[in-house]
Amino acid sequence: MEKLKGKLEPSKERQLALNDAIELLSGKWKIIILRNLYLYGTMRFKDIMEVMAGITSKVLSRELQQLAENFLITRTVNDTKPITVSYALTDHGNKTLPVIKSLIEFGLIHRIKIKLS
Amino acid sequence: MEKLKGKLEPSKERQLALNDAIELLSGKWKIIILRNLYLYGTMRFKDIMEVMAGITSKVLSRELQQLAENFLITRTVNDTKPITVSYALTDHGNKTLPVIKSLIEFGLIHRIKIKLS
DNA sequence: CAGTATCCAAAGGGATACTG
DNA sequence: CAGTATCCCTTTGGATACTG
Repeated sequence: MEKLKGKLEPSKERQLALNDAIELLSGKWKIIILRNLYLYGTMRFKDIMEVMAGITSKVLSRELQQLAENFLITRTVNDTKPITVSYALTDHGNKTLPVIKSLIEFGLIHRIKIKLS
Repeated sequence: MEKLKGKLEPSKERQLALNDAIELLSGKWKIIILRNLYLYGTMRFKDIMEVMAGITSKVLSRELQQLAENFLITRTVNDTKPITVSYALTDHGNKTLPVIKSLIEFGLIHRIKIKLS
């Protein structure tokens, strides 16, 4: 076990931050939802369902609630008939963008790596 | 549902890349293991156990195997007595660094946000 | 020291049906 | 349309004990 690399000392706060970010964002769907809201802007429940192949309404509903509880997205009930509900990224939610981008970049590299092996 | 934002069209390949990255890295422990290997360099099994409060040897063993299967880390058996085993990031594993950094940055922001709310 | 074996609990995720 | 309710399966994670 070698010495620590200069400026990257593992402060307690950074460790907690990483744990929190992982707890909040990990799982199969949350990052994908955030990305779609980033790409398409405000979306209705059914729009998200359509663009996310494979998710069920139960799971989508739960994931959206968790994202809203953590201030990453807003939920707006529209006074239409029938009633519709819109979701959009908050300013805070937009701050997950670097995470999404770096995951895509790594995924692209990884897929090439896998193909070559 | 608004129009797509200019250069960020969701190509099939980028979508698959994101899915793969999520599948590979999500969960409570993998990112933390990678970060510790980045911070400390080569580490033995027991070093990782010590630095990762809460993980059991069974879970650590499984996570290390999965990371090695995906070429992110190497596993080296040392000819000592008793035998020891060392783990280290590969070049490929180092490419997860932007993901780790962006997660920490977001986590720091998120913790402030939570405190204020 | 570096794991495995066993057992168990909780969370994540999915299929299907139903409701205001 | 935007969810809930129910049921069920798999994965993840943890406790404890054991082994070469």
